[in-house]
Amino acid sequence: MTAEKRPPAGAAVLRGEITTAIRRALMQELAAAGYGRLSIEAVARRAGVSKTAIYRRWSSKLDLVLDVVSAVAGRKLPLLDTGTLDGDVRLLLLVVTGALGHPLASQIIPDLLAEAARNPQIAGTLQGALNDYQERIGEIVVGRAVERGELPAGADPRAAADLIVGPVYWRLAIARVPLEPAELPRMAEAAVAALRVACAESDTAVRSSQR
Amino acid sequence: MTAEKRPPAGAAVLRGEITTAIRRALMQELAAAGYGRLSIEAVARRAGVSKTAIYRRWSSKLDLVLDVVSAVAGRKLPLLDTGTLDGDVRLLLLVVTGALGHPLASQIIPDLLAEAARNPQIAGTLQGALNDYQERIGEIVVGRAVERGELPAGADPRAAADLIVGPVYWRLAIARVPLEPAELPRMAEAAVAALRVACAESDTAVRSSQR
DNA sequence: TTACGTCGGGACGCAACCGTAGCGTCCTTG
DNA sequence: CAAGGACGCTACGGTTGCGTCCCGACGTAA
Repeated sequence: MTAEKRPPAGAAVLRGEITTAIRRALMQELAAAGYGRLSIEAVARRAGVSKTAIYRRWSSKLDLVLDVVSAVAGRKLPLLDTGTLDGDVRLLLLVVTGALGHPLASQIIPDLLAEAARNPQIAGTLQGALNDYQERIGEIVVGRAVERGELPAGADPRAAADLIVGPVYWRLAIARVPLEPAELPRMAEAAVAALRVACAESDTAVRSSQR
Repeated sequence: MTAEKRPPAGAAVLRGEITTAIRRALMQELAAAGYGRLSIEAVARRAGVSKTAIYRRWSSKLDLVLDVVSAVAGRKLPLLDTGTLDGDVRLLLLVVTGALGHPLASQIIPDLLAEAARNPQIAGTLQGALNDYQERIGEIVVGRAVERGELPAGADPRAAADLIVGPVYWRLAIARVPLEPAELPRMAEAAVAALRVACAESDTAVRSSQR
């Protein structure tokens, strides 16, 4: 596994290519072994890099994972305004489907979410991003729809993420049945219908204004 | 953790209480550490039992987990007939909520599902149970509704599990926001609305008869 | 040009765990 | 009442991973 031709040695500066290789190897290793079994040595092996090179950049396994994961999870999703609730939902589903479509992502995300339930550090990073994500969906998608009159005022934004993302996540990350693009419009319409009912009901039902 | 009063020694027969203690300890350990980090020694410690006692019953870690998990996962859910689609869905949500409400379950299930994606043995056991589960939901809940005329004939049973279970699973196992019983009827109605739309659309949409 | 600091390689001590084995104890079974 | 076997305990050799350290080689920045 060690290079046969003399590997180019380093200089007095961290080499970006090596950092990149480590990041990439971490993702692959995370998918293949999971966080529980993740080992720095395996990451180094896969990246074709010495263990020392990793410890020069990050102080521990958790440090490495948190850094890389937060970089990925921190990316805000755009949530363009398509002009209609149905269009917004459809676009959102497309983005989520695309993200969960990557084999690495559909492996890593459930794994880390499970780990987050027992590791406060990961929970802080991941659930934080998840909350942002859900709030954005709620406020923006539902908010716009209310402005347009497509949903009744006082609609509960909390339910939006559950009803929109839940089915797709279950399908792709849990049941692991592929989702064909042709099915997206149907799922979007189903989600919109669910949203309408959930929001209409929110007058009579218990108002849970706790975020 | 070992008993203080002289622990009763064994006889020429496996003692059921010890088997039970191991099973219980396994679940707790699975929740606390995850499958990846699971160690037989930790299970033995937690059960207050010698490692030997475990190896006398199961040949390896995987063997132990598969046995215990399949015993739990193999239980069919009853799916009583309440007479209406809405009632059926509400009951189903109640069962699912109850199951995911247990802290152990909400920890273990996502963990094992993530592990199943990389371990064929676990996948076989768990995804098998999951498929049964989804087929039962689809065939029974949707089937009855079609007979009653609550859903159009030719409704796609495949989508049922996604639309009904997806949101609850997301809410409880991913976002980990508690679900109050008062919210159940709303979620049920939302799911029913989604089902209606999804099924009504199934004429024009691509028919995916591949389960 | 020269010092700095990263590079890979290799080795370190420490810890945890695997699965097996031998022991004396003691209960259940026949 | 005798024998068989499960029990806890202790220990084993082997594997894997951690995080650290030293080394000679080498390229970049002052």
